[in-house]
Amino acid sequence: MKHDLPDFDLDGYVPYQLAVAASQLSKALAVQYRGRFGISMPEWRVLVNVGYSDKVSVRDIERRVSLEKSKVSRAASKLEAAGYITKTVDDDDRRLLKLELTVEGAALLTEIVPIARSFQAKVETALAAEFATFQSALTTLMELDDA
Amino acid sequence: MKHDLPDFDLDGYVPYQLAVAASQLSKALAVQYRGRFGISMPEWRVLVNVGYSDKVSVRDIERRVSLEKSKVSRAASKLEAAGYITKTVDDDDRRLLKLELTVEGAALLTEIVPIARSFQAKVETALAAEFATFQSALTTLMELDDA
DNA sequence: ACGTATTTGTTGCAAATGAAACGAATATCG
DNA sequence: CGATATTCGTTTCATTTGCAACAAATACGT
Repeated sequence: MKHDLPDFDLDGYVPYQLAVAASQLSKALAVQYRGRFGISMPEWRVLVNVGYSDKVSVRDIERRVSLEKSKVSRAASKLEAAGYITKTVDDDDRRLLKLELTVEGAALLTEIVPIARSFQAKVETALAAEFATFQSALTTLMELDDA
Repeated sequence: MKHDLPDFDLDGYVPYQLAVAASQLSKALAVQYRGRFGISMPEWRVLVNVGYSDKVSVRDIERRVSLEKSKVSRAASKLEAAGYITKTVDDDDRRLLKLELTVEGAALLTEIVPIARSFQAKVETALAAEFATFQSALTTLMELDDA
């Protein structure tokens, strides 16, 4: 039976395009991070945040990287177990955890960051003139919170 | 202890930006789809594919929507159980499944598609002149397969 | 100050996920 | 034709995920 449906262009549908693009990039990088350094994507995100922010709590990361707090918590625990970061109770507010890089964590970041940077450079080269507009559009989309 | 790390701009890092934007849009839409129609994102994707392609097998959808075949299989089973699609063995190649809309499935799509279209319209309006470049950039990124 | 409300991080649990194993069907090659 | 390889879809299993419940700490209101 043939059905009579409203027109719809799935290939041009932005939520779908975004999902595919994001999952492809993320998967490709996850393979590298896991294979060469044994860390997962959430761990990588947390590690970067700890490395490049001054005082970081689980909540700070949750907000900044839009990662569920349980995910942040578990990633942080694994990173701590692996010796890459330390967790200390914040003396000013003892609900907060201070996450800090260990020497090993800093060494790991120093190894990984160049990979991320070179990937970013590849993206910029591929997009060339479109790059700035692309980023601006992404920013616009993220502020489009209501569906 | 202060560590000496290479420069890195997390906020401008494309894989991260994409992941956040995609998950935000997808989450907002998932709430609607689930709340109003009781279907999940993978189910919605499969449903659209079945509705807007001629002859669809699990494999076709897997390739077209870049959804794991186990995900497609499970989504299809749920859609079948809910009465939205039928699964029939393809007579030409009996390994293949023919997925087809039922009348109820067509009715559901007819309800949902306008929502998707209006969201797409909202995106186009928000991006305005940037829209074409944005889509072109996304396409470029998806072809950037190696990391 | 005291009782209540809120915030923070962890954890328990059910559901979702991805990878691999599998049976059935077809394709390929000798 | 026969044997092996490949493809397709499902299912199994271990892991990951997200949500809600929770304890501990702090903020708030009266």
